[in-house]
Amino acid sequence: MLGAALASFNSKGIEATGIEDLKRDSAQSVGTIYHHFKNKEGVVAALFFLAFDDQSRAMAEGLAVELPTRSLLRSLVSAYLRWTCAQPELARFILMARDVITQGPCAQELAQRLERRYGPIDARLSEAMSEGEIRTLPDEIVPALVLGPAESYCRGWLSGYRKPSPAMFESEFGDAAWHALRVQD
Amino acid sequence: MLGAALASFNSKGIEATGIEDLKRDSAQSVGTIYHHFKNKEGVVAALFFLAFDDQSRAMAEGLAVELPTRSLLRSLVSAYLRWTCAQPELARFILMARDVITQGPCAQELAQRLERRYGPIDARLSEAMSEGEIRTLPDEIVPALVLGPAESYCRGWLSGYRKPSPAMFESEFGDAAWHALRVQD
Amino acid sequence: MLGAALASFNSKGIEATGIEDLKRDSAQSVGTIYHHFKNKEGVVAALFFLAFDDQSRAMAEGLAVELPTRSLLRSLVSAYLRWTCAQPELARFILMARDVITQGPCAQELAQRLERRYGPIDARLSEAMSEGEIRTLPDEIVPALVLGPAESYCRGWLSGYRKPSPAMFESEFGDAAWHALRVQD
Amino acid sequence: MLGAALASFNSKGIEATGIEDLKRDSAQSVGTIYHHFKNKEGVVAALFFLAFDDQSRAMAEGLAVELPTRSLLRSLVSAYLRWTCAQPELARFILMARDVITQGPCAQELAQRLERRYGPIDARLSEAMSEGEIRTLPDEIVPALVLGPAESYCRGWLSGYRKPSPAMFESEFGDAAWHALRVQD
DNA sequence: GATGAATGAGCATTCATTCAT
DNA sequence: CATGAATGAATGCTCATTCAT
Repeated sequence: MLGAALASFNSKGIEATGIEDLKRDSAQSVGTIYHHFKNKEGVVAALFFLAFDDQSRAMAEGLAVELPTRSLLRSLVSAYLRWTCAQPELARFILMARDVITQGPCAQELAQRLERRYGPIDARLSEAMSEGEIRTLPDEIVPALVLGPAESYCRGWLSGYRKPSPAMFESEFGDAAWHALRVQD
Repeated sequence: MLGAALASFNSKGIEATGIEDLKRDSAQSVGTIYHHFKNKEGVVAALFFLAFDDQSRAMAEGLAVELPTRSLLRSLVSAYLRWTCAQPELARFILMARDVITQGPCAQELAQRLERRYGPIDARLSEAMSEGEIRTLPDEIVPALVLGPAESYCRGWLSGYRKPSPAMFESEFGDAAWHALRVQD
Repeated sequence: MLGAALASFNSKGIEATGIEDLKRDSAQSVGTIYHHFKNKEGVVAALFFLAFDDQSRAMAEGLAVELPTRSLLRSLVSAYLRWTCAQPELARFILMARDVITQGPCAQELAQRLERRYGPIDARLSEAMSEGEIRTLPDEIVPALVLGPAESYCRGWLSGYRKPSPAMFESEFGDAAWHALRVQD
Repeated sequence: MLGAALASFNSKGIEATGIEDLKRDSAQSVGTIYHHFKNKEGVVAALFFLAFDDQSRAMAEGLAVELPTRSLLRSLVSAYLRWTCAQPELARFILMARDVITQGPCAQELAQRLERRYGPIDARLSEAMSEGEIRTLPDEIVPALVLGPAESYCRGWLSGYRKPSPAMFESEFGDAAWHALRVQD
């Protein structure tokens, strides 16, 4: 069911996708959709958290806080890029739906899961910062420095504006994250 | 008129804003709106290009290709951050409307204006790259490396998720752009 | 338009009458109905106050506070019975819709019009009471004593349960009102 | 179960109360409700006749045809007023549901029970009429003359429009019934 | 007997757009 | 040029009822 919804949402947009579309594509009756998801918004939320959790799992995999900082950053960025390439539909949907979720009734749920995903990494980087391994920077901007470029490129790729696969630039975006944080000479 | 539309679009979303809202907020008759803009989409497009052009102007201001590369990058990033702080409503709208424009009939128009904005800068950086002043990197990812972090942070700020003003980190995001491109030791 | 709505509401019930019915019977488009009445509830309210005002007008006609009390009561009851016979559809609708109106957003509107209709009569009867012309009775129950029997019979007639026209009992119900209030020996 | 249904029907209206509400409030499964009552209408009917029969029992209690006419009338009216005060929820529901029942498949059932309730009283009053103890009046209007005022006041009280308890006016409404029928000088 | 997931016709309402004045 | 009443297809959603377990 959610697979069919994903296709519709991505191709026509969330607002432009009607219950009629979801019904047709999933071969379920309207009543059943409402029975399980309560709402069109409920379908969006279920799909969003499915995608989000899959992304979280992919980013957590093989990411050990014991790694040297540079490796940690490269792994993180690589995981983000690879998952985006592996699940472009889910990635596209996350980008589309984030605002809707943020302004809807599941905003807190998302906040919790973001914390669970990024909390340990943020802590690890804070530590590295206080040990002088990386530059002293405001906590608020670290995530943007680390994933901003990869995110920005993926956005372009997912929208069709950029052709080369994000996975081709694992090294470049990984290094960018490192150079943005490392103590420069 | 467009000012009123901007407020509505930003607070309720583009799809959720009806002609009725535009009519009420702008104190114009439905007929007049259609007379001037042809469409609801026409209102969106007019507002988008207004915002886009203002952003372009701000980013072009004081940006000379003769500047040394580092200064150029810092100026560019600063201009982006400052304009975002100066025109948060327009910035928010650009983020909201970009997809709509990209998929609508004005997609080419936008492509042209993007080229006009970034063409000279891209050329300048290409040159610096071939002269060995900055690293050799695929052209496609350079914009993401330069503006990605700033963009990412601004997105968070505009959505209310980040509190500190982007303008506070001009130096940090400017340096990040430079460190991402410079030849490292 | 309201005439067609009246027929539908009365024959199928207010809840059971759909916009579709109103549209068909009035040969207006859905949009036009909503343009003029805002709501299905708006149609009900418009029709209710039309009926209510017509009833008020009929009951006010020829009712002078200068009349002797007995004549006043007989006139009042007669007017009520005659109007019910003259406008059975409106009368039926008032009975159906009163609850809906009372619990809806026009409740105050109705309260005002009730006051305007019955205020002078209540005052006149209060005066008669203090002058000893009629019995001393709590103000709250006077309306029920005066119009209760007529109302009760009309209800039965309008629902089809009673056959003889209410107008046949003008004298009986008028006298009942008088005997309920007059000082008994 | 019916208690829970009563609360829902009274507070939200019969049409506006869904099976879902009944299920929630009675902690029964949808299937069970349908098993016991066949229908939503079945629930309404069961509740209506429960209420109606309770009202009948209360009105029959202590009402002997041997009583002098005036006492009979006063007893009848008092019983009606007292029961309304004792069971306001049931009283409210009877008022709401009567139309639905009258137009539904249990209409005959109701007609029978009305006959059983009022038949003996009507006969007794007919007799008194033919004996010249009370005025000669058409049979059709007698019930309205006897219970109309009490009914009218109770309607106002149950809807919240009148505050003082109907039981406070037993004497007044009882006398009104008597004065409406008695032979006047 | 009890359950509750499944059904899908039906509903009130919205909304971008048109066009006669 | 300006107006706003008119349009009607489309939408999200509800709900009484069924039926396989």
